[in-house]
Amino acid sequence: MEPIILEIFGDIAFTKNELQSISDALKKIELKKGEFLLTEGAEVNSTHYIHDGCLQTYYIDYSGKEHTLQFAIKGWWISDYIALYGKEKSKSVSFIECIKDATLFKISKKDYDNLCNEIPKINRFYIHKLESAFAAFQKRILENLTLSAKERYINFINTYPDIERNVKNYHIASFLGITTESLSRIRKEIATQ
Amino acid sequence: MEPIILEIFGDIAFTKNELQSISDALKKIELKKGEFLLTEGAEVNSTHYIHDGCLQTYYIDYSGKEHTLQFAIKGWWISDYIALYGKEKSKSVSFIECIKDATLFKISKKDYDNLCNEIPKINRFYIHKLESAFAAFQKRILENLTLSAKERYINFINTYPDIERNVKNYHIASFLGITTESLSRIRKEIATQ
DNA sequence: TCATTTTCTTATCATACATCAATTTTTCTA
DNA sequence: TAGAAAAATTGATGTATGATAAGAAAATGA
Repeated sequence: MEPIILEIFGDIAFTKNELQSISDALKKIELKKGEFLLTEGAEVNSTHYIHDGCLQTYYIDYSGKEHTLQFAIKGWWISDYIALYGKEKSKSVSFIECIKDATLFKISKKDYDNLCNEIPKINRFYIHKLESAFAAFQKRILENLTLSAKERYINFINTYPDIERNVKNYHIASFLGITTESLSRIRKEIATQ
Repeated sequence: MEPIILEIFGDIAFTKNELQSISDALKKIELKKGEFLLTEGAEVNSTHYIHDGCLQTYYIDYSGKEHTLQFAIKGWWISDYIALYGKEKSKSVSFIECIKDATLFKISKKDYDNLCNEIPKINRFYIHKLESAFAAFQKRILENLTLSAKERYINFINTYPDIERNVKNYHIASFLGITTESLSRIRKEIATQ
């Protein structure tokens, strides 16, 4: 278990006891492509570290369209954060689907909170992760406000080349907030210039 | 100073020593409408609690258009979080302008970190704030992906009636990602139905 | 309170992106 | 590796919102 813990928490030096507590809190999950980590309406009380594979958090609107909030690959964390951290607690508004066979490590919010209280190194790690994620999502809002679909696409493939390799174009379209047809036209435009 | 500290930290019970540490970290700032708390390119190393008034974080794009990331009124915190928490640290990408005479309390990130390390109650408070803010901004991304301009406007005035009272319609338009003319049409449509 | 500035509205026209409907290309699987 | 399914592309057309320009209404401040 130790190498995984070091991978998850960025090579923090832990004591034997700390390693044990962390190990107790983590649960390994294996998912096949097409399986769900979470479905709409389910209770949300945990977050998940991706060791391998690719997952997608998406919302389905009244007309059946998918809207992607997040992709996650090796090194990322995934959950329904609107439910996990929001006011109307605990019921998921989204689906989290495995889109490439994956191995993850699940930790409940409660266990994570306890680890933060017991182990200051974990507390700092968690705050740092939260802060970075917050900045990244603020940036995304700003980009959605300021950039055209074409600019957002170019931005996406430059910023997340590893994700591009793992997802379909229609996934990217739903992340960018455009249709798959529009993305196709944008791609053609980029290719022929 | 004590009543302000209780206001800022949601009535947490602090010891005399704790109150002193917190008090030392907070700096009162008064701003008149039109003054800036932050301008693009400035160093960012603090966040600010709004005791009174209203402020706006916005980005100006290449064509001179304003794009609003955040409003803040009494009880909210404001900063350039992309700079404060992001990877390309410390230089502001945004402006923070006072749009209604305001009183705020500034705390540096460093002092806040120290308070978190010294006072577990503050640490928990900070994490909780971060988590809630993260959820709120995720929700905003989802709404931008799924809702029409009209729906986003209705949503905004229902969710933030206190902010609506403090800002101009062109501010709201720049928050929603539409032009002031479009917002005007939407308002007319809503009024005549 | 009046004059000036700021904000909001209205109209016309332009455009980015959506929708619908095929068709082609790629990927999967038996 | 053939056949089926999934994904991507293309074309024609529609629509929400943008751009520009002008005027009306509201807010400000001397």
